[in-house]
Amino acid sequence: MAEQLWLISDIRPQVMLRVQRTLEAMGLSADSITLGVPPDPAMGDIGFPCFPFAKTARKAPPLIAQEVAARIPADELVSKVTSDGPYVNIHIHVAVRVRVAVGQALRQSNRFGAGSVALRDRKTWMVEYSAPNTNKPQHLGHIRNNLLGSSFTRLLDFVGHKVIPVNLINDRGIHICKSMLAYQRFGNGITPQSSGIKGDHLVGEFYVLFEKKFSEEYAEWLKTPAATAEFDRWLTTRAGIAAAKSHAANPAEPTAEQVFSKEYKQDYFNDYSELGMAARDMLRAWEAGDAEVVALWRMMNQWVFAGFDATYARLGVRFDRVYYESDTWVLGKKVVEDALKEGVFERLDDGAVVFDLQRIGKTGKKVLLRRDGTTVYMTQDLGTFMARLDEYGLERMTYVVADEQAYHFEVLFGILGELRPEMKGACHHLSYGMVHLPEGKMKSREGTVVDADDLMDTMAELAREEIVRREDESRQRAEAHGDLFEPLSQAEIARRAEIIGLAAIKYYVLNFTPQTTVTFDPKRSIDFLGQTGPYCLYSYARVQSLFRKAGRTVDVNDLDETTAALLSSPLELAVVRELEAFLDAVNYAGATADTSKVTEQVYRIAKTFSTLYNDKEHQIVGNADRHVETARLLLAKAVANAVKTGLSLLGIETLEQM
RNA sequence: GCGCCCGUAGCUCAGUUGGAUAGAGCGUCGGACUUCGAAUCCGAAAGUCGCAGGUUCAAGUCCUGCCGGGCGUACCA
Repeated sequence: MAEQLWLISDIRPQVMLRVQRTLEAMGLSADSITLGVPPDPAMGDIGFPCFPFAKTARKAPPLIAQEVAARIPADELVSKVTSDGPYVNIHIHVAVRVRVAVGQALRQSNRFGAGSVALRDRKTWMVEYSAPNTNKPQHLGHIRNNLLGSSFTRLLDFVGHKVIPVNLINDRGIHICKSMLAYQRFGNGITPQSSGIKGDHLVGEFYVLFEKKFSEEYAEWLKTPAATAEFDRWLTTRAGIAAAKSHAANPAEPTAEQVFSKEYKQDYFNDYSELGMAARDMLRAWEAGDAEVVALWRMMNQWVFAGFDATYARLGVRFDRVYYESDTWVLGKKVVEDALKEGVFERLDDGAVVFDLQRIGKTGKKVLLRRDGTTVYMTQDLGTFMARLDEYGLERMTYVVADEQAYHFEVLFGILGELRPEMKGACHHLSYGMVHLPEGKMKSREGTVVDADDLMDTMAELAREEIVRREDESRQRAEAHGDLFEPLSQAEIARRAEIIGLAAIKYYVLNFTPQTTVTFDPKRSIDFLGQTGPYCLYSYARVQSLFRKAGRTVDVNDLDETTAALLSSPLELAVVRELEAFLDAVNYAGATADTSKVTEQVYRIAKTFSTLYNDKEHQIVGNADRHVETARLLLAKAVANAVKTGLSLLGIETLEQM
C-alpha cells in the first residue's frame, strides 16, 4: 500500500476512504464531515468532529468518537486512530509521510505541486490586467495590479490551465489630449532623448502641467462676473442649498464657495475653459484622422510604450497580446446592432441604445450607444470580449481591475450573459483594493504618488547598501582570520540588489489578500526583516550554502526507507508538515487568486526550516552520522525546491548566494 | 437614499468556506554568534474579534439592526 502512495494529495482521500467505510458500517453518513487538521501535531495528522452524528446515533459525541476511533484499523497508511473528546484523530505512519512529501518535493523540483487540476477541468483562460493610461507613468497602484495579474497568471498555468495574459492600453480619449496639448504649447520640442527623461515620465509631466495650467485658468475665471452668476444659480440648486446648509450648521464643513469651486470644475472644463475647448478640439481632430494630431499622438505614445516596456521588463511582467483602445473602441458597434435586432437592447426616442438593467435584476438603463451614435466604455468591453471569444475560443475570462469598478463588471457580465447564455459564469472580475497613502488616495494629477520606477530604484538601492555593509563585515572577519577574501564585482552586487529589492516589493504587495485596501506609508517603506521576500531569499541561499559546505548534493534516489526513517524529530516533522501544506496553499491560491496564501506558506516553510537549522541538536553538515547528514540534506533540498517553486509563482527570482 | 467592500494585539495584516486553546510580522522587553551565513533563532508582555440581538451542539466566520471607514451609484473611464 505504502509503495503505491506517491503524491501528497493521495493521503487525504485514502484516509477519507477508511473513515467512510467505518462510518457506513456504523450506520452513519460521512457526508456531514470534513477532514481537518488537529491543533496540536501530537494529537494526530488528520481529524474530524463527531457532533453531526449525535442525533442519528443518539449518543454523546465523545462516545461516538471513541467508537469510531476503535473501529478504524491500523494499516500501511494509518498508524493509529485516537479520540480526543468529540474528535477522531488519525495518525499517519511517519515514514510514509516523509517519503511521500519529501519525495514529491525532490522529484518535482521547481514545479513542486504543479498540475493539480484534472485534465477535463483545464480551461482556456484569458487574463486581462495592467490596462494603463498612456498619459502618466505607473505608480504603486499599477504595481499591485501588475503583480496580482502576473502572479495569478502563473498560478493558473501552474495548476494546469491554458492561460493567455493580455493587456489593454488606454491610448485614446480626452485625458491623452491633455498631455498632448500641454506638450504642443509648452514642450519646446523636448524629447526623452534630448532630456534624458524616461518617455512615460516625460509625458506624465505634461499631463500634470496641463492640470496646473487649467487650475490656474479656472482660479482666474472664478473671479469673473460669469462665475459669480453661475455660483448664484448653483446656490438655488439642491446641491447648492445642501452645501450652504451644511456649512451654516457646522462651520468646520467647507463653505458653499469651496464646494462650488470643486464641483463646478468639470462643467467649467466643458463649457468655458479655453484649454478645455482646445483639448476637445484635439480629440475631434484625432478622431477625424488629422495628420498633425495623429503624428503627435503616435510620437508621444511611442515614448510612453517604451517607458512601459522598461517598467514591465523590470517587474517581470509579460503579455501574450497587447490590445489598444485606439483599435478596439469601434468593436462594440456591431455587437450592439445585432443585439438590438434580437431585442436584447432597445433604442430610445432620442436615438440612444440602452440595455434595461431590470433584465439582470438591477434598476435603471445602461447606455451603450450615445444619442450621437458614439460608444462608451461598456460598448468597447462588449465588443472586445466577443472578438476574443471568436479568436481564442475562451472558456474563462478574468479582468484584474481595482474594486472601484465592481459595478461596471457586474453590468458587463450581466449583459454578456444575456448575449451569450452559454458564457454565464465564465467571466470573473479579480477585484482588489486600492493602494492609498496615509494622506489618502494617490493622484497622478496632483503628483501625490509612489512612482513605480522610483520605488524599484529605492528598494534596490537599500538592498545594495545592505550587501556592501555585509561585504565590509565579512572582509574584516576574513582579515582577522588571515583568510582569503574575494570581493564581489560591482555587476554582481547590482544583480543581487535588483533581485532582493524586487523580492521585497513583490512579497510585500502579494502578501495582502486582494480585497484588502492597502495603506502604504512611504516613510516606513518596505522591510527586509521578518516575514518578507528577502527573508525567503536568505533562507533559500542558506540552504544552497549547505550543499557547498557538504561538498555534495543529494537526490530522490538517496531517499530510501532507512534514510527516511531518520527524519523523525518534532522539528523535522514540522518541516514535512509545512511541505505537505504547500500543495493546499498553491491550489487554493490558484482557485481563488489569493496570492497571500503562497507568500504565507513559503514563509512558513522557510521559517520552520530556519528553526531546525538554528537548533544545536540538528546539525546538518558534518554530522557525526553520515546517514543523518544525508537525510537532513534531503529535507533541506525539499525545502529549497518548495521555496523556489513558491517564489517563482510570485514572480520572485532566487539567489544561490546573497 | 441605494449597492458593494472593510472594522481582529500599540501598528500593518492573516484567520481555507461554522469546529479543538484567535495567529504572524513590525514595535516593546529579555536572551542566543571563536563561522552548517545573525537579512537569523529562542522567550515574554499584548485582543470584550466595532456594538447589540438572533440561528446552531458549536460563531471572528452565517442572519438582522445600529455605529464607524472606503468605493461606487454617468449618454466618464
